[in-house]
Amino acid sequence: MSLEQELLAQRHARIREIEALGFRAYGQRFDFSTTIPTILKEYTPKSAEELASPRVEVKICGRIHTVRRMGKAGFLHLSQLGERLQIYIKKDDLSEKEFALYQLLDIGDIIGVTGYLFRTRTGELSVHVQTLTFLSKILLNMPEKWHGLEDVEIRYRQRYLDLIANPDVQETFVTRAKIIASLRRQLEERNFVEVETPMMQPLYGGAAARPFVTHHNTLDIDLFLRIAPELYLKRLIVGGLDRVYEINRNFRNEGISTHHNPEFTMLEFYQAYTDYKGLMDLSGELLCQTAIDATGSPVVEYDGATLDFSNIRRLTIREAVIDFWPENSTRPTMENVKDPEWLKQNAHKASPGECLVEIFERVAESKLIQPTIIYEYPVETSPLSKNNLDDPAFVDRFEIFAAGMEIGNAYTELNDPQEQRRRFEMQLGMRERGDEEAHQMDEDYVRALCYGMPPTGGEGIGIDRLTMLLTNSKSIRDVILFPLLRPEGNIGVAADLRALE
RNA sequence: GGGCCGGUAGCUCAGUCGGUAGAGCAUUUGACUUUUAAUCAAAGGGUCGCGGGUUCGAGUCCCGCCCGGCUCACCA
Repeated sequence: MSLEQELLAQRHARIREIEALGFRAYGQRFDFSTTIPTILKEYTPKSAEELASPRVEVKICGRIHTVRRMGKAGFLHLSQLGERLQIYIKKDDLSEKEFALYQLLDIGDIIGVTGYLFRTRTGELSVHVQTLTFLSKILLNMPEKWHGLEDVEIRYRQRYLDLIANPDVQETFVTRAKIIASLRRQLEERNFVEVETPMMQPLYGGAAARPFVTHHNTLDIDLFLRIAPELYLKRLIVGGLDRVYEINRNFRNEGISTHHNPEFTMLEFYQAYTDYKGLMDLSGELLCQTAIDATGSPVVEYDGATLDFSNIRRLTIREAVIDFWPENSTRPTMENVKDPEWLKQNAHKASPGECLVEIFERVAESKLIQPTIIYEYPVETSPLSKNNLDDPAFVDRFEIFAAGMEIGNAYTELNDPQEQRRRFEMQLGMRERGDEEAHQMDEDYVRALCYGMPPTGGEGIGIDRLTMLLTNSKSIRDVILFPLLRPEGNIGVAADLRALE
């Protein structure tokens, strides 16, 4: 029998002992009077004397994190919502059954206590326990109390254990929730309507990516998990929902990295009667306020850099290429970066526009640490954006970068159905030449445009990446509760439990 | 997919030149009524990721595979 099985058997047997004392191993409702974080916040500043009179009575619950037993007394740390509070148990102050229960407690058990606040000789805020009850039994072993759980594979696979053992993790996901709530609130304040559009789509579009395929049995059709909600959201703009947004998952059948998870969360919003310049201003306001709501400040530390979301720089893609050109070679001029010949000499793509983007990604992207808006993209890589009035080879589009990552993408939406048809056909051509990520023709979308779409600005913001920036997380897996991993195979716990019955 | 790194007790980690598998925490037993990485005394606990190979002998060397991390490519 392995150690884990022995321990399981031992603790399973303890269930009977707990029940013999008149408690339930898997208890019922517990009406606590306050939470551990609230107590810590409210009473940490109070002195021992202030706590002594009048006494502060509390009824709390939580998971046992540490136990220090000293014969007829003991100290335990309970954890709740990522924070820890010490409780003090003394034989004289409990019933016989409660003290017997205390002696059976394992690290990881969930209990409820009543008692009063005091400070120990060493000054730690603690609860002097007067009654004790049992709420839930742990059967497996907790991770090490000092180092916590560090094995990243276990942290991602068993996120519940990560959340129990590493308090910072709870904080990260609470911040993620604040980010989403902040964006929702800000958009609502600006009269945007939240909508939900199909995730299972017969035609996929709105981005350059390979999709996941699934199948509907009754209709007997293949469907694609959406790579973007864009084309549906713009149909709604045609329909007169002038300001819409959606926060939900996109699915792209591509590689996994510290910046990519196959399913990821995007905010997309569309605003009629504005353009990409209007969205630049809006983006700045949204990001700045979100940083404040999530972290308390528009200025955040990320991986050794200081990012200031209250002051977003704006550069054209050409300016960025010139600006970030490597020090050790001849810096190009504006004439160079406009010259198709020069572009082809410095990249390997078919068209000058694609070359420019390739060069930009090579020389500038990873250096865009400060939040920066890059604008004026070539038409070839932007099949849904409106042409620039002065230069039809370019479109009115920008992307937002920070910490070397793209976190947003926006443009003035193409609303001319004739031009949209030509763009789709251009994409079909790329597709025939082997580009699996090129768009398909979406004729219903073209038909929608034929009814007239108002001039519109649209934008997507990657929520996972934004969360990385605002929680100082180096990997996207640290801001996704259950990132995609290969299945782990047989776990064996069911068999172990069966053996105990 | 390529390159590099890792997988040893439940957790965090050692393991020398190829020669009996180690520590701390956790667990069990005992002592201890303000401790705090509690302390003290004792005990139990291993599919060294999996499968081959070399060898008298493999955690250690070689080959293949599995899982993970970083990185490059691709992408947001």
